Amino acid sequence: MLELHYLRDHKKEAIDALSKRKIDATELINTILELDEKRRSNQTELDAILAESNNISKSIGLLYKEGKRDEANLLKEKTSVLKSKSKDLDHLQQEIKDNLQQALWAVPNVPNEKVRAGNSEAENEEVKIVGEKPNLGENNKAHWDLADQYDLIDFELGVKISGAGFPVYKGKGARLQRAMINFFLDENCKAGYKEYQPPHFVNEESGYGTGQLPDKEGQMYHMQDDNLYAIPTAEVPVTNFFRDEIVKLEDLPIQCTAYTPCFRREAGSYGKDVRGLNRLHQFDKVEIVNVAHPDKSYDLLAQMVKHIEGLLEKLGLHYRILRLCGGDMGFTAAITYDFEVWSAAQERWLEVSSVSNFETYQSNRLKLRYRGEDNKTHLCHTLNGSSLALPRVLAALLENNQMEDGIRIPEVLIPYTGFDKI
RNA sequence: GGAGAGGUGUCCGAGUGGCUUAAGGAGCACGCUUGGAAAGCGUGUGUGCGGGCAACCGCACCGAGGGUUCGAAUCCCUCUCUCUCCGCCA
Repeated sequence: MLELHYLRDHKKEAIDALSKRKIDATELINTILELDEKRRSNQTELDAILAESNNISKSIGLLYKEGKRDEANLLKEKTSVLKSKSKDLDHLQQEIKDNLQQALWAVPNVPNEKVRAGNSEAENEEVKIVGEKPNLGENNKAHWDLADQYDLIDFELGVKISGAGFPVYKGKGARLQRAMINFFLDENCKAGYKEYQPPHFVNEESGYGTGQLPDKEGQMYHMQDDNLYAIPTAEVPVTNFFRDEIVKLEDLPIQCTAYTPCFRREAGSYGKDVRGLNRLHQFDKVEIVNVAHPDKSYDLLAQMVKHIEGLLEKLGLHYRILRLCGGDMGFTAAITYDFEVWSAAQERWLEVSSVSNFETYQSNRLKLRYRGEDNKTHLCHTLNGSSLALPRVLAALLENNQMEDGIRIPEVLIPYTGFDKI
């Protein structure tokens, strides 16, 4: 949620920047500013009436004490008028605030100056590419065939007990999953992140805090009886740790990492995109979340990018980094870098990480602030990234490392798997 | 699931309709005191919104939302969360 004072002072700038998302926010922002104008004048009026009413009430108390009943009753009549007036204004104010809230929720975050205008993923900018496409030779197989051949993943069994998109990992496949989770967590901890195990279900407020609600309602699994949502990413519970908190300046940046399964309904996906491990309803991911001082958040973003590059390099994967264009960026992000690995048998890039700076967009909703040198409260910046999402890393590892007589395990994972080949 | 007790500021904790402008204590900050420290003394110490160049002023907030009243932390209703006991249970 954008800050009102920002929209007041930088209206044109905001509209220009938002146009990079290929939306015209002019009307919406005008509505917001009008509502804000109304809200403020109404507030002033309401406060004045309440102040007068408070004073009269105090006088009535005193008059009763002195036994001046008649005078007190006279004043009572006066307040009844004020009361009905204040009630009307109060209702109006509530209505204005609700409308203002709705309108503010409808405006996505303002893209950073580096973000290029664009409609879709076709216009994303490739900012870096590392490594080379492995040469697999004639008889290479896609990961779903390899998974079958080496008895690593049972998609059919998942369908039987849950449905499509819920694979069952087994044997060395399960072990490799566990190895990657541990490896990623260990690397994140070494880089200064503190490890957490958050709940996998969150309440409604948490959904609003990070921006999944109200607009992405249908993308989450919802347990109606208890009104809880299955987390689509650890970002949701972990970032919400800090909801309604005022953190200490010296504690920044706060760096968290967590492994969780992620649950996504993925309504509307189809075709080759969903084959094998490419898109799942349940998958494992290790996430990093940063709460930062506004002046430091872009340095941190650079560090996060560097850190994730390190992971991919250690795994020996051919990868590239994209800076998303306005139209492909998530609603709440100011800037996003996607990491894609080359899946050699499918001959396509697979997204394995998405790193974003949300600036104050999330913290404004969360009411996540720090106390500055000036002793006042200011909104923090929040950032997060996957480090990493497992299924597509697994897909790429299986495909890229396949050999005549098995699949090679990257050196860094061997201490975790206990085997060097599948 | 059943029964009971609770939710007050950064924390502890008093407060059953108006001298509450939320007592008192702790913590924290600053000052005094001291050779230095502790103790002691003094002062300050929440959040949000509105107004103002500012000092400052006003309004709201005692789990949440309604209600009664001229006036609610206090009375009434609904919801919610926590704790204790019982039941069930990895």
